[in-house]
Amino acid sequence: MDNYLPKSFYQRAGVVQIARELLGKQLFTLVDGQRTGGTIVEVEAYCGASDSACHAFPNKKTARTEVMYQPGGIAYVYLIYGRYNMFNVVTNTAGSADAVLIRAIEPHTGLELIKRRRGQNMVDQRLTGGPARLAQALGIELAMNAFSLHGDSIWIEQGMPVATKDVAVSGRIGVENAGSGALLPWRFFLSGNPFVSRLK
DNA sequence: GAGTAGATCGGCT
DNA sequence: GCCGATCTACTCG
Repeated sequence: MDNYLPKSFYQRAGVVQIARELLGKQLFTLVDGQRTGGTIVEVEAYCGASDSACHAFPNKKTARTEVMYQPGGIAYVYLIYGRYNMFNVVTNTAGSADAVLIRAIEPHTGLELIKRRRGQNMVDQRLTGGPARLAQALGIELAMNAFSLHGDSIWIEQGMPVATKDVAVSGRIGVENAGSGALLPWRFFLSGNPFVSRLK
């Protein structure tokens, strides 16, 4: 894949800016020889150093969060509520626990398989809108934790440019009890895109 | 359509 | 033991 986003894209400071730039990029997985993918339309930034909503705050290192401290350009996958997988992109250099949660894609590759994985025939918001649905749609498993985004299982390619006027900003979802960080405007999504989990 | 309870288990206190 | 970066199903209207 020559269209991989380069390591230099991920290994920068400024996870909030990177999150915004991930909108419009193409996320793919290859599982059992089957390729599925779509355009990233909704993301959230998390920063271990300064963000009380982040698993790794305040730069807390545990077996789970250790992945976030590795150099950017790898996957951070974890289980939530005992049943759902979340997919994040690790950013920044070694020692900084920054990551971007991918919350929704607009699917365009391997639609039949995506629909089968989700047990749904309609191609709408409920197919790939929301982090747990997206992970299920692309076959993202806990075993993919710490996988390189420059390998052949899961990767991100360059996409179409996104106009500033099409990017909407809000507080993040599901972190209302996370202290002061709960109000940070670190969620970005494509305004009006039908696959975004919540158009607010 | 809106609102809410329940599922279900690894990580951390 | 408690609780979570969620989703689904089921209720009520």
